Amino acid sequence: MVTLAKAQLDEVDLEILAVLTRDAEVTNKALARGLGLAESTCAHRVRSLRERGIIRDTRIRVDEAALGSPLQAIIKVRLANHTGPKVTALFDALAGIPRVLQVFHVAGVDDFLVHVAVQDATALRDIVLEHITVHPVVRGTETQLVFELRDGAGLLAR
Amino acid sequence: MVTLAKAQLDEVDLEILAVLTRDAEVTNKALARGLGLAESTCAHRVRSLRERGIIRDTRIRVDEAALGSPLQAIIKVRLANHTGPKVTALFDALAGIPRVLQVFHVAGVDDFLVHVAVQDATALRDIVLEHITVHPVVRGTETQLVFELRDGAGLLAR
DNA sequence: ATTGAAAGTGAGCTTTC
DNA sequence: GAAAGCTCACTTTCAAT
Repeated sequence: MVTLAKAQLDEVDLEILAVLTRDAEVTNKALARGLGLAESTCAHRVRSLRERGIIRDTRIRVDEAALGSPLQAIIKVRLANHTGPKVTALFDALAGIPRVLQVFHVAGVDDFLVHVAVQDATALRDIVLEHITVHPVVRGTETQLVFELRDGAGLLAR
Repeated sequence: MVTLAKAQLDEVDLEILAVLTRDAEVTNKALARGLGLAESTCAHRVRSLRERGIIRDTRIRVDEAALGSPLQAIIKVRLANHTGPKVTALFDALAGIPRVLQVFHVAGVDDFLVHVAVQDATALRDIVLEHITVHPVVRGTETQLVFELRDGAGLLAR
C-alpha cells in the first residue's frame, strides 16, 4: 500500500465520494447530472480517485440474516503476553475463521475485537472454543451480543 | 425491510456472492466466465439476489487515511440507565456524529461500541467530550486505539 | 481542467431450445 | 436453466476551448 500522496481533494471530489459511499451503482451519467458536471469530467474525477487509492475498491454488502447467520456478536480477546510474532500470527488466524466479518487489533484492555455473524448460539460457542481459546496465547474472551449495527455519518458528513 | 423469505441459495449463488463481496466491479461477462455460466444465467442470478435482498447494496470503500483521518478508535459507551426511548435516541445521536464509521448496540458490559476515524488525538477527544459524554444517559466511556483493522473470512468461506 | 462528440463495449430484453 | 441476437445506454477516448 503506497498511498502517501497528500489527499488534495476539492469539494467536487468529496461530493463524488459521498454519493458513491452510499450507492456505488449510480451510473456516471446520473452522478454527473446530480453534481452539475459534464459526464467526461465526472468520469475523469472518479478514475483519478481510484488511481490515487482514495477509492480503495467497491463491494456488495450481503444480508447476513438472509444468508443464515442472523446472530452477530463482538468477541473481545485478551492475550497472556504480547510478543510480536505471536500477536501477528493470531491476528491472521482470527481473520481466517469462517463467519468472522472484521477483526480489530486494538490498544487497551482488550487486544482484539472479533466481529462475527453466526447461525445461533451454538455456532458462536464453537467459534470461541474451537477457534479462539484454543490458542495458548489467548488469556480469555468476553462475548457481547450485537443487538443492532448501524452505519455512522462517516468521513464525508458536512 | 421485508426479507423474511428463506434464503434458498445453491452453490452457484454462494460463489457469485463470494466474488462480488471481494470485487463488485467485475462485469457480468467476466463473472459468468469465471463460474462457467452463460452470461444470461449469471445476470439472472445476480438480479434475483438483489431483488430478494440477499445483496443489500454496493458501496465504495474509501481510504480513511488518505482522506485525512489516519487515526481510528473504538469508543466503548456505558449507560447509567437503560430506558428504551433514551437508548434509541442515543443510538441515533451516535450514528449521526461526523467521523463515526459504525455503531454497535451490544448486550454486555458496554452498551455501544463506536468506531471512529479521525485526524488526530485532539479530534478524538473532541468527539468523546463534545458528542458522547454530553448526553446525561452516558455513564462513562473507554477508548481503545485501533492498530489495524482486517476483513474476516466472512460468511462465504467454504 | 472542463467540455462536447464520436466510437467501442457491456447490459438488458426477448425469443428459442 | 442456457443460448443467440438485438437495441440502448454507458464508458472511454480524443480534439478543442
